Amino acid sequence: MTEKKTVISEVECFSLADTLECGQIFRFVRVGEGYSIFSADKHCYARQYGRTVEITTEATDYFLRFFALDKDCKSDYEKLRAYPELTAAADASCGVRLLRQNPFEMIISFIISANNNIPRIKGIIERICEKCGDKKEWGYAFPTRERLAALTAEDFAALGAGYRAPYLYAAARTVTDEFISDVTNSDTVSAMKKLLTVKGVGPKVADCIMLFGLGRGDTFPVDTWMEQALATDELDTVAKIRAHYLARYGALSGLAQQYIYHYNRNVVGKNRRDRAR
DNA sequence: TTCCAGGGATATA
DNA sequence: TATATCCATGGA
Repeated sequence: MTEKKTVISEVECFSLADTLECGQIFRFVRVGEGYSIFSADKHCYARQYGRTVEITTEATDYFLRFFALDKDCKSDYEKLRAYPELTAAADASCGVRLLRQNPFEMIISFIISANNNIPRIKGIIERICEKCGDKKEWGYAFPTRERLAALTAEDFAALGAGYRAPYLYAAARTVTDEFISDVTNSDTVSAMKKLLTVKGVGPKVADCIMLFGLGRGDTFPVDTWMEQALATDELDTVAKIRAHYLARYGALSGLAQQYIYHYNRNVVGKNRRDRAR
């Protein structure tokens, strides 16, 4: 296999930077004018100049699907933009796309993400890859389930996982290919129930896994940022917020969530922080 | 019901 | 600059 550079021009509704900086992926680093991106046992280098995207990889088809560059996202954006409360967020976030990531990697990564911050999550995942992922020319692959199952709970703790170590140990045993295909083939409500049987997976983590790993648009992860942005007198719990917006945005809930998250964290939040300086 | 468990980032004093 | 709080989950 050799690397190949693919150039996509006149791309609409795609911002590489915004898509990567939305909390849906942990394994990417800024390199030069672009990003080095890792997914499962694959890697690409991607750059964007205006509406032109360059992807250099041995796995072109994988990454076109990964970035959802194999489909037109404009109509989803336009549908969400039509909600008055989403117009500003959608216009600030139309380049954000839902990534199609590897389900096993998402389950492990989002167990680590629980009650954690992004820099630390990245560090733990990186150390796990170095510990038992395949060594490649470009770095380390995400470990297979079998490789992860060779680690002890103490190993995970030594890699910085903290109290999530026993959950990772258990997940490496319970999240088999069969489990994943069962979840993949279930409707969203049953998939959620099945994911919640994995130790360390609660409602928020399950939503993230389904949205970023299983392509389920009919999910609406509510973390503390979302709660702060959306809580009202009526919507005063995470569960109420989630139910309300799922009912409102339906199959586009997940994309709406990404728009709101991006807008509040990277646009509104940034302005607020800048003003405080 | 409430508290605690890594530890890095962020907010506050 | 020092200190407190946050984070999402499961178990005591």
